[in-house]
Amino acid sequence: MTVTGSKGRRERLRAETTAEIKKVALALMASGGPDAITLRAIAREMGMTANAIYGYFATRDDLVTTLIKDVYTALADAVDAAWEAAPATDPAIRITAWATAFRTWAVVNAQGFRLIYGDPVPGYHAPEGGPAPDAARRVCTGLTALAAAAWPHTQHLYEHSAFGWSDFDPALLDKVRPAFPDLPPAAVALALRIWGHLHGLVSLEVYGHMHTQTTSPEKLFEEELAQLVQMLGVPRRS
Amino acid sequence: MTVTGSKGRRERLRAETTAEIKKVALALMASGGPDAITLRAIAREMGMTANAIYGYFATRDDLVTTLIKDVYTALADAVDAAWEAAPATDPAIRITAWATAFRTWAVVNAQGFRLIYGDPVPGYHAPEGGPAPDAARRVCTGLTALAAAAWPHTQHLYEHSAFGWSDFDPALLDKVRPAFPDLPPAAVALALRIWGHLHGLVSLEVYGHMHTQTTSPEKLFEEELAQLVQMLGVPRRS
DNA sequence: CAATTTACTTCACAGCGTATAGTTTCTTCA
DNA sequence: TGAAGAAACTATACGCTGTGAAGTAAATTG
Repeated sequence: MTVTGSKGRRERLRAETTAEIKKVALALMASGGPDAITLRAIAREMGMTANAIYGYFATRDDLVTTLIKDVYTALADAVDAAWEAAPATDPAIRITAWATAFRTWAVVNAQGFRLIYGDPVPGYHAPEGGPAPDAARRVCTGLTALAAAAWPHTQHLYEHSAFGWSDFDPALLDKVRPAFPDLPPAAVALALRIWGHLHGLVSLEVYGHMHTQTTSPEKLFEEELAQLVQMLGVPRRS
Repeated sequence: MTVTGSKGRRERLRAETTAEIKKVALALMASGGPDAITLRAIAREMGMTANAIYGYFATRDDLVTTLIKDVYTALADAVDAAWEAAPATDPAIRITAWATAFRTWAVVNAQGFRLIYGDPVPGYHAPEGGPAPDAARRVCTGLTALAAAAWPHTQHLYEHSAFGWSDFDPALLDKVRPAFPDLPPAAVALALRIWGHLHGLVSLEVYGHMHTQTTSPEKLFEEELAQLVQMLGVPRRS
């Protein structure tokens, strides 16, 4: 045991270098997009050679995968925090807060959004099960919380839903069902559909496709939220 | 005038080579994704050197831009055709047909969808106004037709809409307003929102994010359509 | 203090887009 | 018909990328 930590000096330096690599990579991404994440550029920035990075990440794709996981986790943290900060007694406000946090994060961290949801980087292929299934499922669980909050008011619309538990990934259900024991499959389907709605508007905006059509994507998103709350039938201003 | 065409042999060969470059590029894309579109690979496939392509396209980005335009036009053709083929008297069927054609095209031409809506290719930057604004606006116009068909049944939901004509791109309005003179701004906003809904679900599916959560994205999309028609309030089975 | 592990550099190779210069082939006009 | 000119294409080269193999210097360990 030392004052600087329990592990030896070597491991501490190693952890610091690893952190710096990621930090520099994210900075490059922020300024030049995911494409700008190159080993040589990172090394240049750090005053090293590109091959030195191989001591910390087995391959460039490994680094990118780690970055995706980190960035995705940051997104999940942001929306979770917004959800928790809103009053649990008012589903409409909570849902609006979650979705607004989602879009705000995406607009502020546009390159991070592209890293997570687009083709991250030339030639990158995600490892089995996606790069950040945990973070993705955290987001989905958050969405299910959203659907769960609205479910008492909206379930009457889905009495003829064709969904069963077998339609969903077991790993997702492992997280979702214990958290919301009374929720039927139709509610999870609703959560995924809401995800689609929000993701679509935001990704069109982030990738610049909305900008060609409308000058106020934010207003569009706000109307979307108003409609969402209305469609879900949750009471407003409770 | 010759039997093979009005332009000289030279121009005909030139057009054929141009077409072959695009064909090979699309084939490479279909098998290896947008990243596989490299001048050297195309040239290899054609038995030429990479530099020969510079006689037909000033730069690789020029080629990619042309491909985006072509592919986007194919998408616009597909959804337009589905719309026209459905009975004009039944908005519900027409809307469903349009959206189904959209998803089907995207799933079948997944790499084309990524080319259009993702970061197409390493380092690619779209020229001013986007690469295929025409095709994009054709799709938006199609969406507006969708909203227009539903408008009589759904306008009561948007009486307090905050949208004005200034919220939209003039080039879009030039196409949309003459075609649907009685439509208010709120209907165009609705069209863009529907675009977002469909685009989100489809792009999550195409990029493999849905697959981590549900085994039946198609069922999800079908429920989305059913809900869309219901939300719009258009009569079913008229 | 010697042996080993770790961190890093150097060199190399293949792939990419693309600029420049040179070559071959076709078209056109006197 | 033959010379001039344009068009199509190749060859070479440069800088960028990821990454493998080999070598070096410093820190850690016995």
